[in-house]
Amino acid sequence: MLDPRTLAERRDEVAASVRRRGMTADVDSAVAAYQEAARLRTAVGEVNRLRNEHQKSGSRKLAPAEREAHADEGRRLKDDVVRLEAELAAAEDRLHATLRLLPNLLHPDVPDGGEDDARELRRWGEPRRFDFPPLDHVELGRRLDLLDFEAGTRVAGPKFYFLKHEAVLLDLALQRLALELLRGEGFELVTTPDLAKAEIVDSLGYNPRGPETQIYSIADSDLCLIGTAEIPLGGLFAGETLEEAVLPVKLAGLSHCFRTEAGSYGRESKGLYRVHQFSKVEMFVATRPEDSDAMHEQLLALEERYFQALELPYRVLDIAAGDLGAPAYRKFDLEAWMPGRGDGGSYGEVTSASNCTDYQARRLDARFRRAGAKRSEHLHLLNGTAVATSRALIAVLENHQRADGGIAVPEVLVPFTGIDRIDPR
RNA sequence: GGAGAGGUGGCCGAGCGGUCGAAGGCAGCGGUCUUGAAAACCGCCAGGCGCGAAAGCGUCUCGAGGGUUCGAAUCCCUCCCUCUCCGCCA
Repeated sequence: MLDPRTLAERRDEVAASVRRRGMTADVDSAVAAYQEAARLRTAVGEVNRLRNEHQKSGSRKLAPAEREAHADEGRRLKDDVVRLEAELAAAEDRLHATLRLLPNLLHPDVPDGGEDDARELRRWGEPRRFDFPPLDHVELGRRLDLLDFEAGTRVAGPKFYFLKHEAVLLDLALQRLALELLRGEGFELVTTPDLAKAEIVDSLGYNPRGPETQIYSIADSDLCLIGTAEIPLGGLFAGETLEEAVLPVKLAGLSHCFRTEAGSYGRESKGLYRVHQFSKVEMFVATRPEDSDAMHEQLLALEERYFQALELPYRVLDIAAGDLGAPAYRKFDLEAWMPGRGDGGSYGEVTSASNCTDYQARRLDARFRRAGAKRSEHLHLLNGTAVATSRALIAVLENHQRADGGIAVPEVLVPFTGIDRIDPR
Protein backbone atom coordinates (compact mmCIF):
# COMPACT_ATOMS: atom_id res chain seq x y z
CA MET A 1 0.00 0.00 0.00
CA LEU A 2 1.23 3.46 -0.88
CA ASP A 3 1.29 6.33 1.58
CA PRO A 4 -1.85 8.36 0.80
CA ARG A 5 -0.23 11.59 1.93
CA THR A 6 2.60 11.41 -0.57
CA LEU A 7 0.26 10.01 -3.20
CA ALA A 8 -1.00 13.48 -4.06
CA GLU A 9 2.51 14.97 -4.06
CA ARG A 10 3.93 12.27 -6.31
CA ARG A 11 0.81 11.74 -8.35
CA ASP A 12 2.62 11.71 -11.71
CA GLU A 13 5.19 9.21 -10.51
CA VAL A 14 2.47 6.89 -9.27
CA ALA A 15 0.60 7.22 -12.55
CA ALA A 16 3.81 6.42 -14.43
CA SER A 17 4.34 3.32 -12.32
CA VAL A 18 0.79 2.16 -13.05
CA ARG A 19 1.25 2.72 -16.77
CA ARG A 20 4.72 1.14 -17.00
CA ARG A 21 3.51 -1.94 -15.17
CA GLY A 22 0.65 -2.27 -17.63
CA MET A 23 -1.97 -1.74 -14.94
CA THR A 24 -5.14 0.32 -15.15
CA ALA A 25 -5.65 1.67 -11.62
CA ASP A 26 -7.15 5.13 -11.24
CA VAL A 27 -4.68 7.36 -9.43
CA ASP A 28 -6.85 10.46 -9.36
CA SER A 29 -9.83 8.81 -7.72
CA ALA A 30 -7.45 7.56 -5.02
CA VAL A 31 -6.25 11.12 -4.47
CA ALA A 32 -9.84 12.35 -4.31
CA ALA A 33 -10.77 9.59 -1.86
CA TYR A 34 -7.88 10.58 0.36
CA GLN A 35 -8.86 14.24 0.40
CA GLU A 36 -12.45 13.36 1.24
CA ALA A 37 -11.37 11.06 4.09
CA ALA A 38 -9.02 13.75 5.42
CA ARG A 39 -11.80 16.30 5.43
CA LEU A 40 -14.11 13.97 7.36
CA ARG A 41 -11.38 13.04 9.81
CA THR A 42 -11.01 16.70 10.70
CA ALA A 43 -14.77 17.08 11.03
CA VAL A 44 -15.04 14.06 13.33
CA GLY A 45 -12.23 15.41 15.50
CA GLU A 46 -13.97 18.75 15.81
CA VAL A 47 -17.38 17.37 16.77
CA ASN A 48 -15.71 15.02 19.24
CA ARG A 49 -14.03 18.00 20.83
CA LEU A 50 -17.38 19.75 21.24
CA ARG A 51 -18.90 16.63 22.73
CA ASN A 52 -16.05 16.18 25.21
CA GLU A 53 -16.39 19.77 26.37
CA HIS A 54 -20.10 19.27 26.79
CA GLN A 55 -19.63 16.14 28.86
CA LYS A 56 -17.16 17.84 31.16
CA SER A 57 -19.68 20.58 31.80
CA GLY A 58 -22.18 17.94 32.91
CA SER A 59 -20.10 16.41 35.68
CA ARG A 60 -21.19 18.98 38.27
CA LYS A 61 -24.56 19.09 39.99
CA LEU A 62 -27.34 20.46 37.80
CA ALA A 63 -30.92 21.47 38.53
CA PRO A 64 -33.47 19.01 37.05
CA ALA A 65 -34.46 21.31 34.18
CA GLU A 66 -30.83 22.10 33.45
CA ARG A 67 -29.98 18.41 33.51
CA GLU A 68 -32.75 17.72 31.07
CA ALA A 69 -31.55 20.36 28.60
CA HIS A 70 -27.99 19.17 29.05
CA ALA A 71 -28.95 15.60 28.25
CA ASP A 72 -30.81 16.72 25.12
CA GLU A 73 -27.80 18.61 23.87
CA GLY A 74 -25.63 15.58 24.61
CA ARG A 75 -27.87 13.34 22.55
CA ARG A 76 -27.75 15.80 19.68
CA LEU A 77 -23.95 15.89 19.74
CA LYS A 78 -23.85 12.14 19.84
CA ASP A 79 -26.01 11.96 16.73
CA ASP A 80 -23.56 14.27 14.96
CA VAL A 81 -20.62 12.07 15.95
CA VAL A 82 -22.36 8.88 14.86
CA ARG A 83 -23.33 10.37 11.52
CA LEU A 84 -19.90 11.80 10.74
CA GLU A 85 -18.13 8.65 11.87
CA ALA A 86 -20.28 6.60 9.51
CA GLU A 87 -19.39 8.94 6.68
CA LEU A 88 -15.72 8.75 7.60
CA ALA A 89 -15.78 4.95 7.72
CA ALA A 90 -17.36 4.85 4.26
CA ALA A 91 -14.79 7.32 2.92
CA GLU A 92 -11.95 5.29 4.41
CA ASP A 93 -13.32 2.14 2.81
CA ARG A 94 -13.35 3.89 -0.54
CA LEU A 95 -9.82 5.17 0.04
CA HIS A 96 -8.59 1.73 1.00
CA ALA A 97 -10.28 0.14 -2.00
CA THR A 98 -8.66 2.55 -4.46
CA LEU A 99 -5.32 2.55 -2.67
CA ARG A 100 -4.94 -1.20 -2.69
CA LEU A 101 -5.14 -1.21 -6.49
CA LEU A 102 -2.09 1.02 -6.77
CA PRO A 103 1.34 -0.62 -7.11
CA ASN A 104 4.55 0.54 -5.50
CA LEU A 105 6.68 3.25 -7.08
CA LEU A 106 9.52 2.18 -9.38
CA HIS A 107 13.26 2.40 -8.91
CA PRO A 108 14.67 4.84 -11.50
CA ASP A 109 16.74 2.10 -13.15
CA VAL A 110 13.88 -0.36 -13.71
CA PRO A 111 13.72 -1.11 -17.47
CA ASP A 112 10.59 -0.48 -19.49
CA GLY A 113 8.63 -3.33 -20.94
CA GLY A 114 7.44 -6.76 -19.89
CA GLU A 115 8.64 -10.29 -19.37
CA ASP A 116 11.13 -10.23 -22.27
CA ASP A 117 12.54 -6.81 -21.52
CA ALA A 118 14.62 -7.51 -18.44
CA ARG A 119 18.06 -5.93 -18.52
CA GLU A 120 20.84 -8.48 -18.29
CA LEU A 121 23.33 -7.11 -15.78
CA ARG A 122 26.02 -9.79 -16.02
CA ARG A 123 26.83 -13.44 -16.52
CA TRP A 124 28.96 -15.69 -14.40
CA GLY A 125 30.48 -18.98 -15.55
CA GLU A 126 30.55 -20.63 -18.94
CA PRO A 127 27.82 -23.08 -19.88
CA ARG A 128 29.57 -26.42 -19.91
CA ARG A 129 30.48 -28.08 -23.21
CA PHE A 130 29.47 -31.72 -22.97
CA ASP A 131 31.45 -34.35 -24.85
CA PHE A 132 28.36 -36.54 -24.66
CA PRO A 133 24.69 -35.79 -25.27
CA PRO A 134 23.47 -34.32 -21.96
CA LEU A 135 20.15 -35.46 -20.54
CA ASP A 136 17.54 -33.27 -18.91
CA HIS A 137 16.78 -33.68 -15.21
CA VAL A 138 13.58 -35.59 -15.87
CA GLU A 139 15.48 -38.27 -17.76
CA LEU A 140 18.35 -38.22 -15.27
CA GLY A 141 15.88 -38.51 -12.45
CA ARG A 142 14.19 -41.45 -14.10
CA ARG A 143 17.36 -43.36 -14.93
CA LEU A 144 18.93 -42.79 -11.52
CA ASP A 145 15.60 -43.33 -9.73
CA LEU A 146 15.81 -39.90 -8.06
CA LEU A 147 12.48 -38.39 -9.09
CA ASP A 148 9.06 -40.00 -9.34
CA PHE A 149 6.48 -37.77 -10.97
CA GLU A 150 4.05 -40.59 -11.74
CA ALA A 151 3.75 -41.47 -8.08
CA GLY A 152 3.36 -37.79 -7.21
CA THR A 153 0.50 -37.52 -9.67
CA ARG A 154 -1.15 -40.65 -8.27
CA VAL A 155 -0.98 -39.40 -4.72
CA ALA A 156 -1.55 -35.66 -5.03
CA GLY A 157 -2.08 -34.88 -8.71
CA PRO A 158 0.00 -33.48 -11.56
CA LYS A 159 3.03 -31.34 -10.64
CA PHE A 160 3.61 -33.18 -7.40
CA TYR A 161 6.55 -35.52 -7.06
CA PHE A 162 8.52 -37.78 -4.81
CA LEU A 163 12.23 -37.21 -4.33
CA LYS A 164 14.02 -40.51 -3.86
CA HIS A 165 17.39 -41.83 -2.80
CA GLU A 166 20.24 -39.33 -3.24
CA ALA A 167 17.84 -36.61 -4.39
CA VAL A 168 16.59 -36.45 -0.81
CA LEU A 169 20.14 -35.88 0.39
CA LEU A 170 20.73 -33.24 -2.27
CA ASP A 171 17.52 -31.45 -1.39
CA LEU A 172 18.45 -31.24 2.27
CA ALA A 173 22.07 -30.37 1.49
CA LEU A 174 20.98 -27.43 -0.67
CA GLN A 175 18.98 -26.14 2.27
CA ARG A 176 21.81 -26.70 4.74
CA LEU A 177 24.33 -24.93 2.50
CA ALA A 178 22.03 -21.92 2.26
CA LEU A 179 21.47 -21.82 6.01
CA GLU A 180 25.19 -22.10 6.65
CA LEU A 181 26.01 -19.29 4.24
CA LEU A 182 23.38 -17.01 5.74
CA ARG A 183 24.22 -17.84 9.33
CA GLY A 184 27.77 -16.70 8.59
CA GLU A 185 26.34 -13.45 7.24
CA GLY A 186 24.47 -12.64 10.43
CA PHE A 187 21.04 -13.91 9.42
CA GLU A 188 18.83 -15.35 12.14
CA LEU A 189 17.69 -18.83 11.19
CA VAL A 190 13.99 -19.58 11.47
CA THR A 191 11.54 -22.14 10.31
CA THR A 192 8.09 -20.77 9.67
CA PRO A 193 4.51 -21.98 9.69
CA ASP A 194 3.66 -23.39 6.26
CA LEU A 195 0.20 -21.85 6.63
CA ALA A 196 -0.81 -18.27 7.20
CA LYS A 197 -4.02 -16.34 7.65
CA ALA A 198 -5.53 -14.90 4.49
CA GLU A 199 -5.22 -11.47 6.07
CA ILE A 200 -1.43 -11.86 6.35
CA VAL A 201 -1.18 -13.20 2.81
CA ASP A 202 -3.11 -10.15 1.67
CA SER A 203 -0.93 -7.74 3.65
CA LEU A 204 2.17 -8.96 1.84
CA GLY A 205 0.52 -8.07 -1.45
CA TYR A 206 -0.45 -11.58 -2.50
CA ASN A 207 -3.98 -12.32 -3.54
CA PRO A 208 -5.28 -15.13 -1.34
CA ARG A 209 -8.48 -15.73 -3.30
CA GLY A 210 -10.02 -15.35 -6.70
CA PRO A 211 -9.75 -17.32 -9.91
CA GLU A 212 -6.18 -16.28 -10.73
CA THR A 213 -4.75 -16.80 -7.24
CA GLN A 214 -1.49 -18.66 -6.84
CA ILE A 215 -2.39 -19.52 -3.26
CA TYR A 216 -4.12 -22.61 -1.91
CA SER A 217 -6.80 -21.99 0.70
CA ILE A 218 -7.77 -24.40 3.42
CA ALA A 219 -11.47 -25.18 3.26
CA ASP A 220 -13.63 -23.95 6.15
CA SER A 221 -10.91 -21.77 7.60
CA ASP A 222 -9.22 -18.48 6.87
CA LEU A 223 -5.86 -20.19 6.39
CA CYS A 224 -3.79 -20.48 3.26
CA LEU A 225 -0.80 -22.60 2.36
CA ILE A 226 2.06 -20.19 1.96
CA GLY A 227 3.54 -19.63 -1.49
CA THR A 228 6.81 -18.48 0.04
CA ALA A 229 8.32 -17.92 3.48
CA GLU A 230 8.15 -14.22 2.66
CA ILE A 231 4.55 -14.40 3.87
CA PRO A 232 5.06 -15.66 7.43
CA LEU A 233 8.34 -13.75 7.73
CA GLY A 234 6.59 -10.53 6.79
CA GLY A 235 3.81 -11.41 9.21
CA LEU A 236 6.44 -11.61 11.91
CA PHE A 237 6.79 -7.84 11.69
CA ALA A 238 3.07 -7.07 11.63
CA GLY A 239 2.19 -4.41 14.17
CA GLU A 240 5.76 -4.25 15.48
CA THR A 241 7.81 -1.14 16.14
CA LEU A 242 11.54 -1.88 16.17
CA GLU A 243 14.34 0.17 17.66
CA GLU A 244 16.59 1.68 15.04
CA ALA A 245 19.58 0.05 16.76
CA VAL A 246 18.42 -3.49 15.92
CA LEU A 247 18.29 -2.76 12.19
CA PRO A 248 18.82 -4.29 9.79
CA VAL A 249 16.98 -7.40 10.92
CA LYS A 250 18.03 -10.25 8.67
CA LEU A 251 16.09 -13.50 8.71
CA ALA A 252 16.76 -16.75 6.89
CA GLY A 253 13.48 -18.64 6.81
CA LEU A 254 13.08 -22.26 5.84
CA SER A 255 9.66 -23.35 4.71
CA HIS A 256 7.71 -25.41 2.27
CA CYS A 257 6.09 -23.44 -0.51
CA PHE A 258 2.83 -24.25 -2.25
CA ARG A 259 1.58 -22.77 -5.51
CA THR A 260 -1.52 -23.53 -7.50
CA GLU A 261 0.19 -22.45 -10.74
CA ALA A 262 -3.24 -21.46 -11.98
CA GLY A 263 -3.17 -20.54 -15.63
CA SER A 264 0.43 -21.65 -16.12
CA TYR A 265 -0.13 -25.09 -17.59
CA GLY A 266 0.82 -23.90 -21.05
CA ARG A 267 4.19 -22.63 -19.91
CA GLU A 268 7.57 -24.26 -19.55
CA SER A 269 6.66 -26.83 -16.98
CA LYS A 270 8.73 -29.90 -17.56
CA GLY A 271 9.66 -31.88 -14.48
CA LEU A 272 10.63 -29.90 -11.41
CA TYR A 273 10.55 -26.48 -13.02
CA ARG A 274 6.97 -25.56 -12.17
CA VAL A 275 5.60 -27.66 -9.34
CA HIS A 276 2.97 -27.24 -6.66
CA GLN A 277 5.30 -27.80 -3.72
CA PHE A 278 8.96 -27.19 -3.01
CA SER A 279 11.25 -26.20 -0.18
CA LYS A 280 12.91 -22.87 0.07
CA VAL A 281 15.32 -20.89 2.18
CA GLU A 282 14.22 -17.29 1.99
CA MET A 283 16.10 -14.18 3.02
CA PHE A 284 13.89 -11.53 4.54
CA VAL A 285 15.26 -8.20 5.71
CA ALA A 286 13.92 -5.11 7.44
CA THR A 287 15.94 -1.92 7.02
CA ARG A 288 15.81 1.82 7.35
CA PRO A 289 14.54 3.47 4.14
CA GLU A 290 17.96 4.89 3.29
CA ASP A 291 19.56 1.43 3.50
CA SER A 292 17.24 -0.66 1.39
CA ASP A 293 18.86 -0.15 -1.99
CA ALA A 294 22.27 -1.21 -0.68
CA MET A 295 20.69 -4.17 1.11
CA HIS A 296 18.99 -5.19 -2.11
CA GLU A 297 22.41 -5.42 -3.76
CA GLN A 298 23.69 -7.45 -0.83
CA LEU A 299 20.88 -9.97 -1.13
CA LEU A 300 21.67 -10.32 -4.81
CA ALA A 301 25.38 -10.79 -4.01
CA LEU A 302 24.52 -13.59 -1.57
CA GLU A 303 22.40 -15.35 -4.17
CA GLU A 304 25.32 -15.15 -6.56
CA ARG A 305 27.74 -16.50 -3.99
CA TYR A 306 25.47 -19.46 -3.43
CA PHE A 307 25.28 -20.41 -7.10
CA GLN A 308 28.98 -19.78 -7.59
CA ALA A 309 29.66 -22.17 -4.73
CA LEU A 310 27.60 -24.79 -6.55
CA GLU A 311 29.62 -24.14 -9.72
CA LEU A 312 26.49 -23.30 -11.67
CA PRO A 313 26.66 -20.72 -14.48
CA TYR A 314 24.05 -18.02 -14.22
CA ARG A 315 23.02 -14.59 -15.40
CA VAL A 316 21.56 -11.69 -13.47
CA LEU A 317 18.47 -9.82 -14.68
CA ASP A 318 17.04 -6.46 -13.67
CA ILE A 319 13.35 -7.17 -14.15
CA ALA A 320 11.27 -4.81 -16.30
CA ALA A 321 8.38 -2.78 -14.92
CA GLY A 322 5.67 -4.86 -16.57
CA ASP A 323 6.96 -8.06 -14.97
CA LEU A 324 7.16 -6.78 -11.40
CA GLY A 325 4.67 -7.70 -8.71
CA ALA A 326 2.74 -4.76 -7.26
CA PRO A 327 4.79 -4.57 -4.02
CA ALA A 328 8.18 -4.61 -5.76
CA TYR A 329 10.09 -1.38 -6.27
CA ARG A 330 12.79 -3.31 -8.07
CA LYS A 331 13.56 -6.98 -8.61
CA PHE A 332 16.65 -8.93 -9.58
CA ASP A 333 16.40 -12.50 -10.84
CA LEU A 334 19.13 -15.09 -11.08
CA GLU A 335 18.76 -17.48 -13.96
CA ALA A 336 20.92 -20.58 -13.79
CA TRP A 337 22.08 -22.43 -16.85
CA MET A 338 19.99 -25.54 -17.37
CA PRO A 339 21.51 -27.75 -20.08
CA GLY A 340 18.35 -29.79 -20.50
CA ARG A 341 16.04 -26.82 -20.81
CA GLY A 342 14.61 -25.97 -24.21
CA ASP A 343 16.66 -26.87 -27.21
CA GLY A 344 20.32 -27.21 -26.23
CA GLY A 345 19.93 -25.59 -22.85
CA SER A 346 18.84 -22.19 -21.63
CA TYR A 347 18.84 -20.02 -18.55
CA GLY A 348 15.96 -20.66 -16.14
CA GLU A 349 14.92 -18.58 -13.15
CA VAL A 350 16.21 -19.95 -9.86
CA THR A 351 16.03 -17.03 -7.45
CA SER A 352 14.76 -13.50 -7.19
CA ALA A 353 15.37 -10.63 -4.82
CA SER A 354 12.91 -7.78 -4.38
CA ASN A 355 13.04 -4.46 -2.64
CA CYS A 356 9.47 -3.75 -1.57
CA THR A 357 10.40 -0.52 0.23
CA ASP A 358 7.60 0.50 2.62
CA TYR A 359 4.79 -0.90 0.47
CA GLN A 360 4.29 -4.11 2.45
CA ALA A 361 5.32 -2.51 5.73
CA ARG A 362 2.48 -0.03 5.56
CA ARG A 363 -0.15 -2.72 5.17
CA LEU A 364 1.53 -4.77 7.88
CA ASP A 365 2.01 -1.71 10.08
CA ALA A 366 5.66 -2.67 10.50
CA ARG A 367 7.57 0.25 11.95
CA PHE A 368 10.81 1.41 13.49
CA ARG A 369 11.72 4.37 15.62
CA ARG A 370 14.89 6.38 15.08
CA ALA A 371 16.97 6.99 18.18
CA GLY A 372 15.41 9.91 20.01
CA ALA A 373 12.62 10.40 17.50
CA LYS A 374 9.08 11.01 18.66
CA ARG A 375 7.29 9.39 15.75
CA SER A 376 7.95 6.04 14.15
CA GLU A 377 8.35 5.36 10.45
CA HIS A 378 7.61 2.38 8.28
CA LEU A 379 10.36 -0.11 7.67
CA HIS A 380 11.62 -1.09 4.28
CA LEU A 381 11.16 -4.81 3.66
CA LEU A 382 13.15 -6.91 1.23
CA ASN A 383 13.06 -10.53 0.29
CA GLY A 384 15.27 -12.81 -1.74
CA THR A 385 15.51 -16.47 -2.47
CA ALA A 386 18.62 -18.14 -1.12
CA VAL A 387 17.53 -21.43 -2.63
CA ALA A 388 14.35 -22.96 -3.96
CA THR A 389 15.38 -26.60 -3.90
CA SER A 390 13.29 -27.81 -6.83
CA ARG A 391 14.86 -25.47 -9.36
CA ALA A 392 18.32 -25.61 -7.85
CA LEU A 393 18.08 -29.38 -8.11
CA ILE A 394 17.41 -29.12 -11.84
CA ALA A 395 20.56 -27.05 -12.28
CA VAL A 396 22.70 -29.32 -10.13
CA LEU A 397 21.60 -32.53 -11.81
CA GLU A 398 21.85 -31.22 -15.35
CA ASN A 399 25.10 -29.29 -15.02
CA HIS A 400 26.96 -31.89 -13.01
CA GLN A 401 25.95 -34.98 -14.93
CA ARG A 402 28.78 -37.24 -16.05
CA ALA A 403 29.44 -39.17 -19.22
CA ASP A 404 28.66 -42.43 -17.45
CA GLY A 405 25.16 -41.23 -16.62
CA GLY A 406 25.93 -40.43 -12.99
CA ILE A 407 26.06 -37.09 -11.16
CA ALA A 408 29.04 -35.39 -9.52
CA VAL A 409 27.96 -33.80 -6.24
CA PRO A 410 29.36 -30.23 -6.01
CA GLU A 411 32.16 -30.12 -3.49
CA VAL A 412 30.44 -27.62 -1.16
CA LEU A 413 27.49 -29.98 -0.77
CA VAL A 414 29.55 -33.04 0.13
CA PRO A 415 29.77 -32.20 3.85
CA PHE A 416 25.98 -32.14 3.89
CA THR A 417 25.19 -35.04 1.58
CA GLY A 418 27.87 -37.38 2.82
CA ILE A 419 28.36 -38.57 -0.77
CA ASP A 420 30.39 -37.06 -3.58
CA ARG A 421 28.66 -38.66 -6.52
CA ILE A 422 25.58 -40.50 -7.66
CA ASP A 423 26.46 -43.54 -9.70
CA PRO A 424 24.34 -45.13 -12.43
CA ARG A 425 22.21 -47.97 -11.17
C1' G B 1 -12.97 -32.39 23.44
C1' G B 2 -14.57 -31.35 29.17
C1' A B 3 -13.95 -27.89 33.65
C1' G B 4 -12.18 -23.32 35.64
C1' A B 5 -9.42 -18.43 35.64
C1' G B 6 -8.04 -14.13 33.17
C1' G B 7 -7.07 -10.21 29.17
C1' U B 8 -5.18 -2.53 31.50
C1' G B 9 1.32 1.03 29.16
C1' G B 10 8.19 -2.60 27.69
C1' C B 11 6.94 -5.90 32.19
C1' C B 12 4.16 -6.55 36.98
C1' G B 13 -0.19 -4.44 38.87
C1' A B 14 -4.30 -0.81 40.89
C1' G B 15 -8.55 1.33 39.04
C1' C B 16 -16.53 4.17 43.73
C1' G B 17 -19.94 5.42 35.79
C1' G B 18 -17.54 11.91 35.39
C1' U B 19 -11.68 15.05 38.25
C1' C B 20 -8.59 8.42 34.24
C1' G B 21 -4.54 7.69 28.83
C1' A B 22 -4.93 5.47 33.54
C1' A B 23 -2.12 4.99 40.81
C1' G B 24 2.08 2.24 42.42
C1' G B 25 6.30 -0.83 41.36
C1' C B 26 10.15 -2.77 38.01
C1' A B 27 12.90 -1.82 33.69
C1' G B 28 14.69 2.27 30.59
C1' C B 29 16.44 7.48 29.82
C1' G B 30 18.37 12.29 31.94
C1' G B 31 20.42 14.55 36.35
C1' U B 32 22.55 15.21 41.64
C1' C B 33 26.26 12.69 44.48
C1' U B 34 31.00 9.62 43.49
C1' U B 35 38.03 8.99 41.36
C1' G B 36 34.71 5.38 38.63
C1' A B 37 30.65 2.24 39.60
C1' A B 38 26.80 0.77 42.89
C1' A B 39 23.35 2.70 46.37
C1' A B 40 20.37 6.89 47.51
C1' C B 41 17.68 11.06 45.79
C1' C B 42 15.23 14.33 41.75
C1' G B 43 12.99 14.42 36.97
C1' C B 44 11.25 12.10 32.28
C1' C B 45 9.02 7.85 30.23
C1' A B 46 2.31 4.25 25.84
C1' G B 47 0.97 4.65 20.86
C1' G B 48 -1.82 6.09 16.16
C1' C B 49 -3.79 10.18 13.46
C1' G B 50 -4.60 15.59 12.36
C1' C B 51 -2.88 20.85 12.58
C1' G B 52 1.98 23.29 13.53
C1' A B 53 8.74 25.33 11.73
C1' A B 54 8.71 24.03 16.77
C1' A B 55 6.78 24.37 21.53
C1' G B 56 2.32 22.65 21.60
C1' C B 57 -2.94 21.93 20.70
C1' G B 58 -6.87 18.52 19.28
C1' U B 59 -8.64 13.58 18.64
C1' C B 60 -8.75 8.24 19.00
C1' U B 61 -7.03 3.79 21.61
C1' C B 62 -7.54 -0.09 28.54
C1' G B 63 -8.28 -7.90 23.73
C1' A B 64 -12.23 -7.00 19.37
C1' G B 65 -17.16 -5.60 18.06
C1' G B 66 -21.96 -4.00 19.58
C1' G B 67 -25.32 -1.95 23.53
C1' U B 68 -27.00 1.15 28.00
C1' U B 69 -25.84 6.42 29.48
C1' C B 70 -25.54 13.51 28.78
C1' G B 71 -20.85 10.65 30.14
C1' A B 72 -17.91 3.64 30.08
C1' A B 73 -11.27 0.86 31.47
C1' U B 74 -15.56 0.59 35.00
C1' C B 75 -22.47 -1.79 33.62
C1' C B 76 -24.82 -5.42 29.68
C1' C B 77 -24.32 -8.74 25.20
C1' U B 78 -21.40 -11.30 21.39
C1' C B 79 -16.83 -12.87 19.69
C1' C B 80 -11.44 -13.66 20.00
C1' C B 81 -7.20 -14.90 22.67
C1' U B 82 -4.18 -16.60 26.85
C1' C B 83 -3.34 -19.56 31.23
C1' U B 84 -4.40 -23.87 34.67
C1' C B 85 -6.48 -28.86 35.37
C1' C B 86 -8.52 -33.41 32.90
C1' G B 87 -8.85 -36.38 28.35
C1' C B 88 -6.52 -37.58 23.54
C1' C B 89 -1.99 -37.45 20.98
C1' A B 90 3.59 -36.91 17.50
